[in-house]
Amino acid sequence: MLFRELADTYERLEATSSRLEMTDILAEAFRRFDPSEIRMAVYLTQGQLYPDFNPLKLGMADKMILKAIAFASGAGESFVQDLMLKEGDPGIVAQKAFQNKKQTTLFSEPLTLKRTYETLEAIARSEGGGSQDLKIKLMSKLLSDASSPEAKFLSRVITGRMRLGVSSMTVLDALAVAFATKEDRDAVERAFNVSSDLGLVAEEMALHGLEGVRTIHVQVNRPLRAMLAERMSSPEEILEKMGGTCAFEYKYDGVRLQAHICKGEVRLFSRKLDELTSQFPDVVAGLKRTIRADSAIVEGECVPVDTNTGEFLPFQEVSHRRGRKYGVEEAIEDYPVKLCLFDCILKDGEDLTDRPFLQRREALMSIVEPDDSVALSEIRVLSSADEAQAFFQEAIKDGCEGLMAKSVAETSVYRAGNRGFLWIKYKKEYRSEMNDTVDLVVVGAFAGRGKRKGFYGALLMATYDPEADRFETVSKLGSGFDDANLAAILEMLSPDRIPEKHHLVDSKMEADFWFSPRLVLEVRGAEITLSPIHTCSFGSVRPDSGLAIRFPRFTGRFRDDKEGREATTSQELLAMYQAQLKRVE
DNA sequence: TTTGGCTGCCC
DNA sequence: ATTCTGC
DNA sequence: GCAGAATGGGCAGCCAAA
Repeated sequence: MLFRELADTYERLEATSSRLEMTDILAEAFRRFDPSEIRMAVYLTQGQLYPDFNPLKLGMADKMILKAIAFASGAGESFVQDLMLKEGDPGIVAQKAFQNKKQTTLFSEPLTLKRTYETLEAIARSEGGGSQDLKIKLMSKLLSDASSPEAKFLSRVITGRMRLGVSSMTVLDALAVAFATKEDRDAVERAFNVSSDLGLVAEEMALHGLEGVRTIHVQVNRPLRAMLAERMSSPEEILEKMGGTCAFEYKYDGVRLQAHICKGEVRLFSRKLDELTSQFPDVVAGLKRTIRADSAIVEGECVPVDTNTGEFLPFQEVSHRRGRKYGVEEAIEDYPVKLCLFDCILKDGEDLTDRPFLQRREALMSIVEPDDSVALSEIRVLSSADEAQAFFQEAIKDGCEGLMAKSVAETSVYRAGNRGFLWIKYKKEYRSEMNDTVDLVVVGAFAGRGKRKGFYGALLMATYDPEADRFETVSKLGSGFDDANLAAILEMLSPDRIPEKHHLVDSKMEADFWFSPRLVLEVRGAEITLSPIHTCSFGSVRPDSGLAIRFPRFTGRFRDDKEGREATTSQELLAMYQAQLKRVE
């Protein structure tokens, strides 16, 4: 099969915004494709090469694809970079760069899907000295042999942003339509949630239809897609949604872990299904001590703790553990963690995903003998908003983000991979009265990409230090803008544009555009963190660290009443940091 | 040998 | 992570 | 309300450049 066929399908998908139409386009394509090639096609459609749990990664993204485009098209690197700023999409950049190319590649062999995919695999496999050069060469060869639409989508696969309006849920719709019926969609989705491998599901559907997919079951050492939650900002609202009663549970601020236990062996997986076993040997040992089952899949939050006081520490602490390959033993000492278990997905070989939540909780309690390092999450079944609010306050006092609310209805199954209102998170920062906003000055901006093309994708925000008369960066800001905001901000900032960084601005970050510090926006965040890159109150808490805002977003409020020097001061931000319960010392 | 850009993945 | 938008 | 696509801070590792 030619890659061209897939690219043409992508063109048609891109041209519509109707999901029904996308489903039809995809279903028609899936029926047409040879079953032996559908797997590759499905991964590429997700902007991936493999399912999430495969540790092999492309190791090539935004910057490298631009180099490959420059190399293959003969355009200069700076030309390609400028084009990227303007177009906001590496696919369009590839197309435009090749328009100007002198010699055409009319005589090249058409790209087959197989060759395309195998070249991408070669890019993923290449490592060590000279590997970046090799990746660029391999990609550039593909681009040289590609037609314009092929080049576009090849470039987008590299960045993992296909921008088709199609993702896994639409692929599942299409698989059901193509190889079974719409009514069978749930079975298809379940196979995906349980196997975490859309390519496998597609291949099974193409080869054996629903029968194939029915052979896919929950299995130890095969991570399943994590169940996710919606958000709400009051216990009243939550209780109403949950039908009057639900379980409230501490929401710990750590790393989510899915632990697979079989005959004394333990493997750990992250929310995105990366294997974390080697990074948390202490947790592995803890589970071996505390779990009493031949086989089990349990889930919990891995939270940084102070081993002397038992108190929870900031998220940043456990970040030092994640992804670590070297110095793991030292890191266990320096950044100890506690695993707070909250669910049981499989027990002694039995799949519990279809059981109501409280049954799973009982199963969990029946196999865990908690100790200092492996605990059960704090949980209460409540029907009163007042009691829920009191429990919420306890959670905050104990250093948690807030509460999770979990349905206890008969229908409260473990819905892998699905958002939905079986689980709802209720965080401190959702309550405006418990979460201060800050007024920050725009000092710079970054070119928008994708649907933000032609606008600023994000702004560079600063506090004011009146002692030094300096503006110090504290955060980028790219969330909370609606379409009207984006257009308005573009206009509002145009008189402030300056060619270089303003002389009163302290920034280690290089923005695409710079402004005189004048426009003030109201910003909400979850908390203040220590930052290696932002300059706000730099050195005040720790040498070589400034302050930054975690989860920053625009509240929608323009502070037209303020000028630049009336922004929140760096000293005020420092005071807010020091007033926080959890601080890195 | 050190530094810094880039990537991927936690939240 | 949060947020917005078209369906 | 779902699904998708914009966007954040910050960490470790890899590789190339200094």
